Amino acid sequence: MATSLTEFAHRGYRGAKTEDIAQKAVVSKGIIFRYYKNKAHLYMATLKFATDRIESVADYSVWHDAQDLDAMIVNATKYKIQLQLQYPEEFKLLLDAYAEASDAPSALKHEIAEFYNNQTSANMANMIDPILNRLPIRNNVSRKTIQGLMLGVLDQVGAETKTLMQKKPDADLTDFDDIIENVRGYIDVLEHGFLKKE
Amino acid sequence: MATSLTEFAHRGYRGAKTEDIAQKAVVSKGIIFRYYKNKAHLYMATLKFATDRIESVADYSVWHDAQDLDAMIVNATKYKIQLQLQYPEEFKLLLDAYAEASDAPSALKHEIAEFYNNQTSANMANMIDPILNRLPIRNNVSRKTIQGLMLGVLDQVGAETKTLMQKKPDADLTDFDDIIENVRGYIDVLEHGFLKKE
Amino acid sequence: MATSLTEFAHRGYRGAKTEDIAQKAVVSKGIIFRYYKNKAHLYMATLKFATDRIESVADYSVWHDAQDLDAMIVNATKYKIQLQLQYPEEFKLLLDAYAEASDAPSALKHEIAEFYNNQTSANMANMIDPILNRLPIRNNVSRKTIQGLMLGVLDQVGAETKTLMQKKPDADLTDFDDIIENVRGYIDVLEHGFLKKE
Amino acid sequence: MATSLTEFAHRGYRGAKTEDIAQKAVVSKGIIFRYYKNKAHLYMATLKFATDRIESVADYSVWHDAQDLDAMIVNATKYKIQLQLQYPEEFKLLLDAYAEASDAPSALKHEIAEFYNNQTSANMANMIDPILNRLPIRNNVSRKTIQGLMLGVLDQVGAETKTLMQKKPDADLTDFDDIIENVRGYIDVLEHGFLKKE
DNA sequence: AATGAATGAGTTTTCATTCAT
DNA sequence: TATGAATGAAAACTCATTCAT
Repeated sequence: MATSLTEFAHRGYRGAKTEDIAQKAVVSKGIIFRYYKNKAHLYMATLKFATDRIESVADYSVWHDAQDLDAMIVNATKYKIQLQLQYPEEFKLLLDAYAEASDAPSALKHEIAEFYNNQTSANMANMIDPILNRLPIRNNVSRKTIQGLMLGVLDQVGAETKTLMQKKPDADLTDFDDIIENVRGYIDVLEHGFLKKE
Repeated sequence: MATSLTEFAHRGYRGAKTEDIAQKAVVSKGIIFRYYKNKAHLYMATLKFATDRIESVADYSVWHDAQDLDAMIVNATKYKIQLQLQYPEEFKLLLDAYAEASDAPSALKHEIAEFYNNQTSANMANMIDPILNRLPIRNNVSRKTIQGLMLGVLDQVGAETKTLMQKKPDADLTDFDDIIENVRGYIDVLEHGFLKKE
Repeated sequence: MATSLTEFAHRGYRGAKTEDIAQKAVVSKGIIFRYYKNKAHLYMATLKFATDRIESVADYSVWHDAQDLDAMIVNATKYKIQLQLQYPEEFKLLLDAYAEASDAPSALKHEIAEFYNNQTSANMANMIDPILNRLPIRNNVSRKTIQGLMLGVLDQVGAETKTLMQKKPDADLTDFDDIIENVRGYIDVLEHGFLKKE
Repeated sequence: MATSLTEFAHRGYRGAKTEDIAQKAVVSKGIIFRYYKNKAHLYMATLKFATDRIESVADYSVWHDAQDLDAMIVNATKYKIQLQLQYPEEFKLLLDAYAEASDAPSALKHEIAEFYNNQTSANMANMIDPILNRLPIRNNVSRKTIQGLMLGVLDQVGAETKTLMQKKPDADLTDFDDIIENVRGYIDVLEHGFLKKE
């Protein structure tokens, strides 16, 4: 599974060769087909393996426990970066899966969709609503707007992370301090933007 | 080229078959190899075709001519959506190319990078700086922060667009009115966030 | 290898089809490419197979053990004919290889050259010198001249052999008695020509 | 024709591409097929072109005019070397043709056979018989033996010539003086071998 | 008559999948 | 259960030959 993940993530479904996967995993090709029936099944199993892995370590308490927006976003950003650093292949596989697995069975599609949803509006709502409830929101500013902006911030952090990782492939968490600082700036502006002035 | 673009965009490099491309383009396989030497060259030529096409119609005046942030972002958003609607295959191809063309010659990589750059920080700075110069920015808010937030807004719009297009593949501009409305909300919050209160 | 040898020998590099080789060898095309990477490698392997085969059976004692020129040349001729009858495809392949393998790697060229050298001046010198040392050579006759004439005799025998084999493809050793008789005549004349008269 | 000759001689029937022949001859592919119907016909025409060229310049008087064996063979050798230097491609094409044109029409085969015959026993007999008639031949030495030995000498000269040309591709006639000297040695030995001692 | 773009049958090559051991 | 040699359908690629211009 680990080898399969690496190969599919780096080369895509068609680019990954069963021969290579077997060789790098130090097993025979035959055994792969005994356990996974065919390449498509192997791919799906790998997809599931990746989502399970991320799901098993994902710790949403970083969201729930935060007392204010700044803390929440900073923690969440740190956490997401850490996750992406720790599981870059899982992320890449799942990000590509949507496009590649257009003819995958619906069970798989569900799993993939799940992964995506964790980064979308609905999920964001759950996370930040409790905090927003405690804050005085300026008139004319909808929850949806704030959620969109927060997602935008996360997208932007994702982009900045990607850029940094391309420049410095073996980065560790401290290399991301600048990005965390940027996030603080974003949140500060957002709060000024949607909170009532007293 | 048009057929090649469609096939590569929909099926990826390996999924696209030269036979199919030839057949759909109503030409013979042979002539493809006469002009493009091999599949890899055909892919690169298609990439160039896509970037050229987008570059040839891209009209950056929507950015320069705007008098305020709201107008600029709204126009730019409309324009980008329109472009993406008009050239969905070009966008898809180029978005995937980054991952697929890991062993492409550097000349091609340059082209792809170019396409990506048009959606990054450096470009954003050029666009919005003239407008920011005319506005009273709150202390403690850096240009970089504002640029990052703007990019976040664009990313978010991109995501919302993608989602909408998946739900409604044959959408037209009017279907995107809600998204435009969202953008207005985002900008309003941002401006409240980084402008000095009088 | 055996089938490959036959096909390449009869049809040349380009005329031999991998499909045919596979079919006649009662194996699949695929397995050929697994073992030999591509057609060029298969050809080289076949070349090596042919040289090895001939080298492995070549018994140069027929040269060394002879006590006089007549015995040596007659034995050698018989032996060479026998070899060529036994390995006609190997001979044909290697004879053609020199022309075909103009872009072969130098390792291969070495092998081919080796095969050719066994039929040249340097080799001939080694073989007949011990015998010539025991004979009274007429003044004005150089070793080189005698070697050249011996090679000429061998060339001529080769030509006569080829002609006979074309007329009678399934000839056996006894069919070559006339040629052996010719050789005796040649040697007789040569000896009269270069030995001192007592 | 000249280009065709060069290409076929260097690459063989299958290795020569009509595209290349056309390009190097600075004509269109189309015109080749108009004049020669197909590749096989082009090949045959080229073969005929080569034999005609050699036949048109071949001057057999060098054989007939000689008064003694030494003069004859030396002249003939010089002449043959000159011919081979002047028409290396024609020689190569015709030498290969025998193997390649196994399915050529019989008319062609006749032409090729003709070329070969000029270098065989029957032809040799015509050439040297008049001279031998004037010489006292030792008992027990047959005409056939002498012819065979003379052919052997010519073969050997051919081999020496080939070797020299490979070492020194742009050799001229004077570079072959050593070979001519060798020939003198060969003939001297042969004459001593088959003439009656007085 | 001359051109060279276009064709497609024919070859080489790849790779998921099977199966004897 | 595990192996990896063997298979052959499917893809890439070549090139003699045709044909519109």
